[in-house]
Amino acid sequence: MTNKLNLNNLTKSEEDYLKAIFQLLIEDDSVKVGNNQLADYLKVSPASTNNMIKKLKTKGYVVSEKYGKLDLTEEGKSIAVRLIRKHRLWETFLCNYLNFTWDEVHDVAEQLEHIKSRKLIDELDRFMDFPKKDPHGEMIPNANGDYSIIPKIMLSSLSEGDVCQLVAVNDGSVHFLKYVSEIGLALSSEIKILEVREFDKSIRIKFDNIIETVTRKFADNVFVKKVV
Amino acid sequence: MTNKLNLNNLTKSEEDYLKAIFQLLIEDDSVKVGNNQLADYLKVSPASTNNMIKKLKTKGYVVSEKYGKLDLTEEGKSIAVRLIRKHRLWETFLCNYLNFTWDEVHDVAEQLEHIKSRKLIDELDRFMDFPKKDPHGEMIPNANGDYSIIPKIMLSSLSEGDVCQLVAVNDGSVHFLKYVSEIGLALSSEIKILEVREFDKSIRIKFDNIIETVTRKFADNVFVKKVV
DNA sequence: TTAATTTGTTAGTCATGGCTAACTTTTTTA
DNA sequence: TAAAAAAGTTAGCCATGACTAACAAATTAA
Ligand SMILES: [Mn+2]
Ligand SMILES: [Mn+2]
Ligand SMILES: [Mn+2]
Ligand SMILES: [Mn+2]
Repeated sequence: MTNKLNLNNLTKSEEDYLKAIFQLLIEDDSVKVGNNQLADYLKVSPASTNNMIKKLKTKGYVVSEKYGKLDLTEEGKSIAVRLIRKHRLWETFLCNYLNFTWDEVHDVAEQLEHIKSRKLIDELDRFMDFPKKDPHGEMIPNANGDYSIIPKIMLSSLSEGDVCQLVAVNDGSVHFLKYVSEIGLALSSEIKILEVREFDKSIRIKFDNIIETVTRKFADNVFVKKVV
Repeated sequence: MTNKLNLNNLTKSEEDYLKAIFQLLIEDDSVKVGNNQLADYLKVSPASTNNMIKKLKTKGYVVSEKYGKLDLTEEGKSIAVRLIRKHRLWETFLCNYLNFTWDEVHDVAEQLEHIKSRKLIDELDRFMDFPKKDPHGEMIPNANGDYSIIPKIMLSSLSEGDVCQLVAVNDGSVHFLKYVSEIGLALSSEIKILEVREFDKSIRIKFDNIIETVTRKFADNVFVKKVV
């Protein structure tokens, strides 16, 4: 039982790397995560990621062979999930209590997730009465670190005639989130696929009697639950 | 009007240095702040402070002559006050909404004060309905950066027979704060000085029908308003 | 008013986490 | 299957913010 009560002596950078690897791993669990891919995601050079990966390997959070793909140890995953829990709880707090809109919360949560205090985050959770979803529809891991992977269906994967309900959106881009709100889409909106254009994969959708055409890129960032 | 809307591109370290200088300046406004004193306060070497002071001088936040004492520019003061505002608002939030005790809040606030978001702190202020004092009795600067310097009277400066009311305590030491609570003292407690012992400057005090002897060091960290 | 002490400065070192440029290995494509 | 492309690695550089050791200036005591 080497459950050495994780002193969490990690730097902000180390934390961001672990979270990034975790996000890339769950984003598409069939495809393994590569060094360049991670560099691209974090907007740093491959040399930087290579360097940090070495450190995280000696610390026991990452596993990989030379020239091989990256994976996280249980300890590494556990740290990543705790970061995601903090990130999403803070986003929820900002939206529900401090008048932030859903496109404003991500950058601030990116800072707040690094505050080190177990009590802080558990009390924040209690204060909000243990919310289950963040403002973008993503699940919030509980204090035990349970991360339930709900397979994400992209809007772009549906076909003509399908009806679905919006369950979550990618929270990384302010422009995207503003765009989603502006056209009138919101969590739980029921969306019908009217047409998928072969030429550029753009999709004609209908929701609340609004008809819109969205690009493939847009539809890749909208996650849904199929209804029909 | 070179009011260049302060981009606040400061590192955590730079912020901590500016806040420290400000604290030392207001702690005793007659005595100027020296390099070694700052090093001592921040628990770093004089070489480190010397180095950082150089940077803060070129950035226009600190003024000093070679081998001379330190002072802050208006811009430097303004940054320090905003940090103190953030620190105290977070301490208040932790105490009043997240079940923290007054000895638990300082270390977490020391991290939270560096979160960069104007909206976050102003909304937090509004959410708590613009509190005027933090859990240790210190005033909270408002959004305009007004810092009202209320001269602090140390309990140790009073004489036998004096009666006073506890208005604030030094928030830096967990041990001290726990001690204060444990003997039964709280903000607003009315304290009577029964005796000041010449030998070791220890003081015999009475409050709520409790009689206690406290050391000079203790009394230096308790701030009061004279009643009689 | 000299000498001792304190205070402040400088030089050089280290760890962290970025970078570019050059190289090696692996994978893909022709 | 050989050449080209992509992915991964290494070496060497930089900025930040710590440190120690040595030194200079200012202050205090003798
Ligand atoms: Mn987010
Ligand atoms: Mn982050
Ligand atoms: Mn404090
Ligand atoms: Mn701080």
